[in-house]
Amino acid sequence: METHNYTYKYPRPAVTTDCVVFGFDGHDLKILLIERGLDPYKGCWAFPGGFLNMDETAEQGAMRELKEETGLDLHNLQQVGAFSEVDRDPRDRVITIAFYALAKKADVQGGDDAAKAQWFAINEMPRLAFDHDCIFRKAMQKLRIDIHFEPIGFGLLDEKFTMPELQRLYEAILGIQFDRRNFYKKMLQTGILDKAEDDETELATYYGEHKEMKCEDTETLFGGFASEPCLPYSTRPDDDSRRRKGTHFSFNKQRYDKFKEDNNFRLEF
Amino acid sequence: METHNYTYKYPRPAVTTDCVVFGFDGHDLKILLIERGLDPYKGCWAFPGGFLNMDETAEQGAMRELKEETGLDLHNLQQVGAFSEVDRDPRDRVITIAFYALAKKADVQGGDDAAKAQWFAINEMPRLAFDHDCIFRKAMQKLRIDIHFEPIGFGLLDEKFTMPELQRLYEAILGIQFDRRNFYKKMLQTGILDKAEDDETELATYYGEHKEMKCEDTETLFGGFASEPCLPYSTRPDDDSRRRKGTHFSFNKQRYDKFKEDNNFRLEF
DNA sequence: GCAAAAGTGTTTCGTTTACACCCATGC
DNA sequence: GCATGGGTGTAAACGAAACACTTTTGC
Repeated sequence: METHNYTYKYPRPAVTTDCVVFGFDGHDLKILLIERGLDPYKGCWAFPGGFLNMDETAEQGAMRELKEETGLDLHNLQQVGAFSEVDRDPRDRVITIAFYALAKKADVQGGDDAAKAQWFAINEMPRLAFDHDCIFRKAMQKLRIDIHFEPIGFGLLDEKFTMPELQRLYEAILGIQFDRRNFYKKMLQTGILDKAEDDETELATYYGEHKEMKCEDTETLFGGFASEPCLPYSTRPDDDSRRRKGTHFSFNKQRYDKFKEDNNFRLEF
Repeated sequence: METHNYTYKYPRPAVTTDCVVFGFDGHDLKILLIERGLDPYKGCWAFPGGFLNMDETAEQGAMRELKEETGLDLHNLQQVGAFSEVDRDPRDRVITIAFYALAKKADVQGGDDAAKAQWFAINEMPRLAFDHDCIFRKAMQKLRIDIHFEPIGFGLLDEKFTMPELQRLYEAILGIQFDRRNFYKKMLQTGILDKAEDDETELATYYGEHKEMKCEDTETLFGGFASEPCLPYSTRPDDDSRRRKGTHFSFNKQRYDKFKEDNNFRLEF
């Protein structure tokens, strides 16, 4: 490693990025944390992140660090904000720019350092390093606001999902309960969801041209997802990543954009 | 000036702050800009801001620079976000953390450098330096979202204001028109506004115990505000900073907090 | 077969929207 | 006195909330 020194007329803070990765296991909203092997805060958990390079934007830096530390290749990071408390890092003056990202279940793959990365339900979080609890609260807050304006829910689900899954996700994010029937109506009447007919999924070809088999084979069908990895979600080992009954839907980006335009970019779920 | 050098093992970006100050003259939403005297972007206009000191948070830095450059002593800055495009400053790698602030009319005072500061209506803005147009758009966007959740309108008005004033402000910020009667109802039924009865204002004492003089002397009454400075707002010289007829209201923070709590921190105007 | 969850439609209620009149002010 | 703008009430329309029943799934 080079040992060049860089000299400036005035002191400069170090600049890092951090990334709050949200995931959803069908029941709880989760975040991805990395256990710190070194002091300070050794043994505490922290968001993936690191120092910003001079040739990348903060967003690019956050993406790079995320990839390096967890193997996740996520785009569409949303900026949470800059955190600049003078003593937030005991070693040095460090300013961090935090983002959040949405991981689909299928996106989770073991990266090089992934052994140290682990998902935690947001109400079962361990002690966090630095001011990461503060970053988390801000990220959560922003997620809750953004979900009213952006199709965030769909970023956290697989390509095809059921309405109850979507509802549970909204409830987990917003911390409130919806009436099942009203939620259906509201979602469907936006027109941004496509009913996943058999003929639409390439998976259906595994099973030929069955009509009216809607719910009978969903379990098998979903089990057929070759791309679905074994998730390192900590709790609830295996029960509901398999059990997925009911009608499947998918998110229609085109219709969504139109809907958004019609509503003056205000999506209020 | 010191010529000490500061040396680091890895290169570090410079970190600045910028502050988008919003103001309202009764008709238009305005922002405060400073003309750049030096290259780059000499002659362009920019938001007040500057380099961050090592012993201050970004918010403190933005407040300090704002005070230094415009004389404005504003608190409650809201972070807009960090801007980190690699080439946003042609001289050096500079990351800026942007905020917005709300100036009451009465807050505007000529500071040392204030001669160079000028208010512009947001649809009559000059060419901006750096990526400040980008910062402006983000700030505007955030203001539009925040006004649904925070009592922003009242931060931009004087202590006492009329309903039409408040409505014009909301319309200027959101860029839409409201029905006057519906706006009244909606605002009043939140309960966060106090009707400014004569006996509530110390100014009323100037006029003794007149009852039922509601609208007759408001002009004089308002003219009696010793603290109202001569505003450097560029357009519309003098007509409506004086003409303020109609019932006056004031913002009741206590009731607002209660209202907010009752509505789960969701204010939807 | 039975319990639990998924899927659908209707009624009620409250909020938002649209709209009309009177009063006060200022020329 | 006439034009402009401020202050209030009411009816229609829309969207949200409450709610019950049937079907499907999994043991």
